[in-house]
Amino acid sequence: MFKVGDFAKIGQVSVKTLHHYDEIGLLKPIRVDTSSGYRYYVLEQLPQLNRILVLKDLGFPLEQIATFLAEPLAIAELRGMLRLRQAELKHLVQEEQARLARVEAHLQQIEKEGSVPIYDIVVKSVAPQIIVSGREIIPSTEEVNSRCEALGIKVYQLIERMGIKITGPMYTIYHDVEAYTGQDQDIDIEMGVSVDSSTQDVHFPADSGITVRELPVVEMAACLIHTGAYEGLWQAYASMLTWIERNGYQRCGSFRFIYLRTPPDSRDPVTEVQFPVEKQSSQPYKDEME
Amino acid sequence: MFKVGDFAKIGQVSVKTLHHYDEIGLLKPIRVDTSSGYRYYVLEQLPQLNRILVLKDLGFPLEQIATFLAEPLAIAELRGMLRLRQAELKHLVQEEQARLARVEAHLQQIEKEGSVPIYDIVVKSVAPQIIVSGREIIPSTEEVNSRCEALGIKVYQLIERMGIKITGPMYTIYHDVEAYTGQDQDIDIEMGVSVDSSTQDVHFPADSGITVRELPVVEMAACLIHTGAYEGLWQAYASMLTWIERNGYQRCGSFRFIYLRTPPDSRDPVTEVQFPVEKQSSQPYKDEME
DNA sequence: TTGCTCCTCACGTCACGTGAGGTGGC
DNA sequence: TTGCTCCTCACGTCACGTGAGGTGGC
Repeated sequence: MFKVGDFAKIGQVSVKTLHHYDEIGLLKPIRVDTSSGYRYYVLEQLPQLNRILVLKDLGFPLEQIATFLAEPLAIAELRGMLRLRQAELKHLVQEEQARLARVEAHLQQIEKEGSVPIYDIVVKSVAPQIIVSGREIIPSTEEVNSRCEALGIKVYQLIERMGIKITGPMYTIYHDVEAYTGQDQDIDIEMGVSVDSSTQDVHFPADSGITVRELPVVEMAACLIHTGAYEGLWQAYASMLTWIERNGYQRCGSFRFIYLRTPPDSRDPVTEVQFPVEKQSSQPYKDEME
Repeated sequence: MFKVGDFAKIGQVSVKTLHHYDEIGLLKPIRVDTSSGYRYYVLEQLPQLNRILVLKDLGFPLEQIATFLAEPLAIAELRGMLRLRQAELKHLVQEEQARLARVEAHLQQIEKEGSVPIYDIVVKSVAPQIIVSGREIIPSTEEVNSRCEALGIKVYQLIERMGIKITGPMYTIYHDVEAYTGQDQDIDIEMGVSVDSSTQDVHFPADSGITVRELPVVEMAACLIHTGAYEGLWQAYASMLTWIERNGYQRCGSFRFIYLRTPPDSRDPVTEVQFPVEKQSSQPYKDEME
């Protein structure tokens, strides 16, 4: 019989670990002295301890290990658990590799450009929305600003006249999915605003060019917040493209500018830029799940 | 100004997260209503929140992020932190890949052999020891058992006669590092026992063939516990070799059999098998630290 | 008045580590 | 008697999630 200290030494674990396993009933000492509370272990428990350590090392939680030890555990079951664990670990490894890639993308930014990134770009999902919008093809870039503004006002006025409830800010959707350089012609844009879901059944005059539709969910969108004049948005746009490439994503679908704060508010305008993205199809190593 | 719920929505975090960031002083609302306790945020805090989310996503703890936001943070410092993070992540990815490999080794065992592993093999370090031992070359395998026993008794008797304190069990060290098959001839073995460190200065009679020496630490040893007759040790030996190969290790140095329980104890003998190992030199991908 | 949002505790998570304060065996 | 080992609380870890129980604004 061994006291905790000795058993801990041959088992290469801490005394506190044995205390803990006793407490949760995972490995109880064979005898506990009633007066002193001393725990006593026997050699036969060493293989049990090793089994625990092996399973723990494979990444199973102690609670699950306890069930493993309790029942005899059919071989098929064990295989199933291991397969599950294998899938989880593959996923985890991929996640950490992606994280590592993001860290390296930051380093690249700092070391190549010698500058700290201006924007903090996060990937998030964008909920589906009911929007009221008007869509137009604008012949040249010079007109974009004025035409967008006019279209926006038109949408607002119609909404107001019809007593519809606005639930979010206005935004521009750029439907030119191919790299939009700001130098293109015939720019396909849509100005819209999120509204209450009850608006779905409302019909707008056909000649107004304004319609209601549902904007589907975007699973992943790379997003940044731009503060300041709208001209700066094109730098944000450029940062976004670089970021998407460096972080192993690719664009999918039309991007949006969301006007979180606009004139007449006298403070700096605030705009969110959202680019739908997906993971680059050419993965690194170890993607297949067998 | 936004209430928590609204700010949480545009920032794509939970209300509880904002509460938490407030509590730890990471991102405090611009205003807290004194009577209701309501938190109010402004759009200017959205970029701050995004910065937090980006840094969190790179794997920095919130406490460290707080220091990043507090000081302006020199670019060189940020670079240093990122490099550190990069190294940590590389290490973590490797660890998880190794864990995955272990899970897959288990699966292989189950699927190829159709059996659940008999032994639970753990990798641990073995502390340095002062040992009293005798070494011999045994000409043929048949004699190993008897010669080892005789040598062991000789060591014990000498120790007893000199009044030296024993601090551990006896063990056999097999110095034939090359794969020992149990069929070899001229087997180089050593029988020893750990003793009190004060024994270091003791001199044994030269003609006894018994000496004191220090056994250096073993950083990593694959270990298993064998219970039962000594003949079974060769199966344990075989399991060990398979395991070492499947788990991406290789042997280095002489292995040991440690006699944790021996006759005359009437219960089953218990023996620990320890194989010093090192990581296989041919690594997978991504090992260099740049 | 009814919902909806907001608030503040307080406990849980996971596998122990780290004292604090006290006792038993050589 | 002095060390060494053992014991039992009890709190901390990390970033929140999850109720419980209650209040404020439309």
